Amino acid sequence: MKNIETIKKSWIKKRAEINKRLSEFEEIWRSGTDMEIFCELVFCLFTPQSKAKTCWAAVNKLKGKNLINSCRQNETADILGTSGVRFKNNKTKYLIEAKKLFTSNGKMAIKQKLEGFRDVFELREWLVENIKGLGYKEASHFLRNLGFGKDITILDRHILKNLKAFGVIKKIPKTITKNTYMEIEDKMRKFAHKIKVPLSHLDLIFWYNETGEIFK
DNA sequence: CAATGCAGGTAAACC
DNA sequence: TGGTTTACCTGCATT
Repeated sequence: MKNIETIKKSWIKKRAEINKRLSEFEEIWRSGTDMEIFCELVFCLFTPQSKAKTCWAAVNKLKGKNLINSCRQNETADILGTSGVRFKNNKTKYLIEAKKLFTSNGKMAIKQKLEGFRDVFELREWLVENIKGLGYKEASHFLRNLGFGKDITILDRHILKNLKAFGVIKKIPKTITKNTYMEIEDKMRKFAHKIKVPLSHLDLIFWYNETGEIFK
């Protein structure tokens, strides 16, 4: 089992950078346009099994060709394919469906729809239930990228690997259902509390440990 | 060089 | 009913 002191050390070293990154996330929700916020969602729909940077580049390419708005299926899928985003056909469908969900009177109105929830947990439930292509992990990722990551975690394979290495969980489950997600998230929350590192920071520290940088 | 593993998973089919 | 397997899909590194 790894020593938790190593976490504290990298936290102290990375703390300022993490705070800066977290406030950048908050800024997107605070002053981003509906289209910018929707693009964060599109990014999260793209990332499963694909590189984050590749996906963000693909989002920008679509934006540049006005394909987020116009949603021409074949053209969009082609761009995902040539960009290196996996599962281009499914992900294009997810994008088009999500756009429909958040469009009212012909206008993208995602911010308004997301505002009406009591807390981040209810909002996440709603996202998972209503957005095809978004499970708990990517729903949490989306919320984190809008600055709502204070009480939730993004349980990807890197985080799970770290949780196991630090003895927070015994083993990495094969499949993660809603219940197992909640259980592991709760264990990680308690662990963060125990070592006195904010949950949102712990998430980024684990991610940083694995990849060497903080991207999205 | 061919085979295999792996990339910030999720939906749907399958027992 | 609910956990498990498979389809989605491809480039790139490793063996």
